[in-house]
Amino acid sequence: MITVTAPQKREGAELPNLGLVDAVFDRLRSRILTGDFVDGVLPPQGELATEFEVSRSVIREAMQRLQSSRLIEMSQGRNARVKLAGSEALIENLQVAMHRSQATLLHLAEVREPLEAEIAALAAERIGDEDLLRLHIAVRKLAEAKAPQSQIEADMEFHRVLAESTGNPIYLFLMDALAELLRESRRKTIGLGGVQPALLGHQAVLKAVQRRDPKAARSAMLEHVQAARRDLVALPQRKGRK
Amino acid sequence: MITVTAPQKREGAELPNLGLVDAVFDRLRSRILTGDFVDGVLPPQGELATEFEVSRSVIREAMQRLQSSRLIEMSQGRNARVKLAGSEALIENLQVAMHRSQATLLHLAEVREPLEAEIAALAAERIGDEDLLRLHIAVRKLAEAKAPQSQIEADMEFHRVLAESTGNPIYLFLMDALAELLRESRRKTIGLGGVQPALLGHQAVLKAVQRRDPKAARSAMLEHVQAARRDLVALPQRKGRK
DNA sequence: TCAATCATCTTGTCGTACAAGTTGAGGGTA
DNA sequence: TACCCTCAACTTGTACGACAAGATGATTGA
Repeated sequence: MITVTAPQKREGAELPNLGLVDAVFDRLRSRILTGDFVDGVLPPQGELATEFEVSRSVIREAMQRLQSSRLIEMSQGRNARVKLAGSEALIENLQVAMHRSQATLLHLAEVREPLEAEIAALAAERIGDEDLLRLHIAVRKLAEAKAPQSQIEADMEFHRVLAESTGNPIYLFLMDALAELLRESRRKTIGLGGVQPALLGHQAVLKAVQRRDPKAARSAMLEHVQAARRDLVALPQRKGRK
Repeated sequence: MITVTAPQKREGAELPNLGLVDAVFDRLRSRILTGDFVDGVLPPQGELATEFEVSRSVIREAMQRLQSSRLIEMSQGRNARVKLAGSEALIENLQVAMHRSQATLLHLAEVREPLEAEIAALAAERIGDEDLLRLHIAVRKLAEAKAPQSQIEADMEFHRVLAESTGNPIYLFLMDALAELLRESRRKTIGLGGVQPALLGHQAVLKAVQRRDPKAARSAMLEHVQAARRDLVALPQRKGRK
């Protein structure tokens, strides 16, 4: 027997157009962000349904949205878990936005230039000893890497450490997102001219950062990323000529 | 009578750990992005359920994720519609990221500087007559606006037109996202020093852009946004002194 | 002690039922 | 005719119950 399906009335309901799913989504999200949920494990859907006095359907739909926002991870049989990763959602959004606005790798490379240049300058001012060491290691990795895959990884790590050492988390966040999209670009340019130009660029930047010389770091980095963009421009033509 | 709930087998299923929801989500998303769905109206959930041979629950959960990705809009009674807006999802992600990484408005203002400076320089090189006119109008709007709200709008519009006139959609996208988060910052700085400093800054940038002088545009803009950051830094102290 | 087995918990999907919002077609009135 | 009202049909929102499928820990057998 089904009762009356009635209990729709929310006591204070001044905004009746917000659905139950939205409400549950908000409450769960705030709990996640404030770090409730010991060990990052969410209660079973059934329990949450009881607690929030809604059906499991509503809980599930809210959780799908949380998963879509990359806040939790769901898989059959196990409880949902809080996910700590960061920039994947941004990457996806950037991809969608690029698709919609017909943006290209060239547009991306163009945006990258002022950001990387500023990051290099800030890093030269602010980098600590530990990050400086990591930067050295990243450069050596690039020098010693053989496989294109590991070359790309070393390349990305260099730029990531640099972004991190600005102390500004937003730079790190943005560059993480852009880096993922630029992976394809790196593949092409490294495939084109080999790893040598990139290595020289990194070494120049490293030297300037080590000297704590923001201006030199900025111009070295600018040169480096502009070279990458030039290679990207040159590429299609080579393809055309075969 | 309920049959056997059986029809679980997917013919080619080599990746059984991907749920039905994910599959439906992907298929719907690609249809949305390729611009199916005449007039941007999705078919009823029931139809989609029949077409994809899944239950309406699965369709609903996938649609919740699409909504969470800001690709569609759902409301009771009406069919779901494709949503064309862009950067809201990015804004939300940035907010979450800022929350998680303890980033502040100051970090945001810092990131803004190289971006706005480069945008101004690019705009000076590339802006067309129409956008130049819009830029003039935005400046006049700021001069004539009385209410803080409309001042903020005019301020934001100026920066937006500039980003648009670079011709690089990624700049526009990023600045849209940052602008929303900076709204709070603008409120504070305009409340502090009035609209006059911002107006002078905009006029200086406009003049340089009109002269097609990238270097001057860059430095005028840099000055402008650095001033905003300085005001932001000064603010908490004033509050303390009362 | 260790490994196989199994009871149990949890999520994934289904199907149905009904409430609540939307929309367009008639129908009544001026 | 023009306009507003009502209402039926459609669609989404929520609830509930059933069962399949994956995960996990306890029990059992060697």
